[in-house]
Amino acid sequence: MARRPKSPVASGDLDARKATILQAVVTEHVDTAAPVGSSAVAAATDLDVSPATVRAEMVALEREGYLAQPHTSAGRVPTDKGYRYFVDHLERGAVGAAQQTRVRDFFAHVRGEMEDVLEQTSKLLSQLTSHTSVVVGAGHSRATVLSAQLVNLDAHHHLLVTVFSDGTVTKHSVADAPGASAGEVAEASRQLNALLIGTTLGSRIQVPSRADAVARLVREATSALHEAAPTIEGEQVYIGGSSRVAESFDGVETVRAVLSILEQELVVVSLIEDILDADVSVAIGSEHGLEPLSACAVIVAPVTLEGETVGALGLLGPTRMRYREVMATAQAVSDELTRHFGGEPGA
Amino acid sequence: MARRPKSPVASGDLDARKATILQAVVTEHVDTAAPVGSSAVAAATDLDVSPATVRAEMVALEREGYLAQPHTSAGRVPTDKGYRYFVDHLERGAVGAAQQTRVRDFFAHVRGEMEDVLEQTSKLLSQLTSHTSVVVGAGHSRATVLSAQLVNLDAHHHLLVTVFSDGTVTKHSVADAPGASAGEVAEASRQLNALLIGTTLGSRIQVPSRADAVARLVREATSALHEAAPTIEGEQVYIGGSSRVAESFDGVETVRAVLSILEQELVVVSLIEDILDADVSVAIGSEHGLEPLSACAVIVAPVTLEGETVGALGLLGPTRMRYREVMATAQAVSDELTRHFGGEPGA
DNA sequence: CGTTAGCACTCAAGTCTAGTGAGTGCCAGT
DNA sequence: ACTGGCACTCACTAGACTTGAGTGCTAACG
Repeated sequence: MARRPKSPVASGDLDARKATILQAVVTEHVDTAAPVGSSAVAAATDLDVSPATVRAEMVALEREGYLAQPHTSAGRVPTDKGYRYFVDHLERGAVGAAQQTRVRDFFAHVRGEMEDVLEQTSKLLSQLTSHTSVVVGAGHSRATVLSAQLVNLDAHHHLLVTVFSDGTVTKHSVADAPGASAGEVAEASRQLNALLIGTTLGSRIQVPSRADAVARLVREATSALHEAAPTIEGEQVYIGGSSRVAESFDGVETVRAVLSILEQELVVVSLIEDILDADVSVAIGSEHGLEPLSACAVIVAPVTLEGETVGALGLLGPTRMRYREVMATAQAVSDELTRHFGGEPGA
Repeated sequence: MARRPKSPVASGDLDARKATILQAVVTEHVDTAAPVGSSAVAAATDLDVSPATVRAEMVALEREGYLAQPHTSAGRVPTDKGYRYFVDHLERGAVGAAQQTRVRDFFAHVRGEMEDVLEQTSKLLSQLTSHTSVVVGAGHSRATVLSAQLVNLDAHHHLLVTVFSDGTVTKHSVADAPGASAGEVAEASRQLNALLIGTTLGSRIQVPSRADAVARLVREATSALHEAAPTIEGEQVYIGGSSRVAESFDGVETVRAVLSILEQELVVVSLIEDILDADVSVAIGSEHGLEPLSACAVIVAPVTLEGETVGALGLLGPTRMRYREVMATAQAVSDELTRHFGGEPGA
């Protein structure tokens, strides 16, 4: 369960009635997108109190920062803090039966490599929730080389194909101006394989310093591999349903800003990881430091493989979001994804 | 140069004055985003005629379908047909010096595999033009296998790594429940390599029907490869600057529709290819059949390698677009990209 | 004492009314 | 063929007014 990262004022719990009222405001506002007034709250709850009483409570809730008023004569709207309280005191609901079967179906039929599965999953998530989804696959910084092979493309070009222990495969072009013979390429391939097996991208390799064609190829290939290391080590990101952003926010400028953030993979990855690190499953409004996303809430869930976090999935929508449903969906997909990889890793 | 695909009414050329006026309307409207009136046109051109005369001509242009009036007492706006005429009679301008050096700089410094280059290029394009860009890399249906290798991941999982003549590399998981010995895997790898080299994804392979572990692995691996063939053969798509969509259109619904199209890679690919096939470099409004994109113009340019089209780049913006500049940029990048791959293929 | 009914107050949003001005179409005169 | 003149159209804006949802306050009530 998510923890709230410190709260300046009267952090503790609200009394039961205030809590009920806050909850009603959130629920109602999520439904209607409009400020909600005291009488609506009175009608929606089973408190059996008059709007006037509700009003008094709402004044208190506003004073404490859970609610805000767009203008004097309007109803009230939850603040980020209000949503935070709502989310923290949300009893985890189960996902609907229809969704449940849809998720199971998906994972029963999905085929292909992990990359494909993650991409498909991000599409599934955005379809299920009507929000933009982000799926992050972990980086391979700790993966070791299982196999390295130099393949001849044409007279002057070769390809170093490297397979890592986590199932990733990379390729790197190696240009070879003088042009080595087929035998020399084969020999270089053998040496590379011997040299690289068991190493990680970070480790420094002792390359031959001889001047012959084979040694030259080996040097070229290893340097190509290590030059590209930062890129390879990085996480993969799959974003699904970016068009949902346009539905979620009315201001064109907000839409642009959010889309612009989504284009920056590095930012997205660190956003998701920050939230994950904080052991929080939801970041609301300005809780994550990204100013352009201050109108957004991000829900994350980890994907684990053999107890280790190998990725994460995230859902990005407006703060005015159906937290219960979306969190349940995120949880369900995360569970199934974990099971999917745990049950038949690499398949 | 682009050809106009049939035009119902008086297709031929407009007389010089009408053409000048149409051009002025387009230019002005692209600048101001507002309907342009007769006096603005009179001022903008060097025709030295009164607004009244311009008005008469504009009535004619409207009758012939080149201009439209949002409402009676407003100026005029170009129709798709108007833009089409404008584009068809545009003398190809050169790209500005600043852009030119920026493009050259980019290609001088860009590193990595073709996939990376294409992705970077799509970002470059969207930065240069402030529009959304699409870069399509050709499929590999005709590529032949250069090398196939079975790598052991763990006791029950192997990876078939295949290198194709066009430099693509694919991987496919092979599950192996009984678990073959290291020697058997190595033997299967040898057989696969012999079996697959020189074949294309389409070709049918004669697989061994024996029941031993090696034959079983070979069968599993080849079927995994061929099962995934349709996906592999497909084109890669790289989209850059999708946030620009939010700037280009004011209607939220339009933005959503366009983004939604961009999410469907297959649709995007066939859109670009249709335009390319028609030997047209620009599709305006409803010229391409995609209804949700009727407010868009798409500019395409081919990327060739040794005389063969290996990809394409596209720019997507509102019909109210700076055609001259954007087309010049597309041309420049296309040229440089072609040169880049031609000069040092695969690098 | 908490709760409530009553009431005056506020203010966004909708409706109506001109008034303004950019732009048009037409026509008669050059 | 062009142009100046002119009546006309109509989106847009501003101001005045109304409406109504919702408030905060207070006095009365159980």
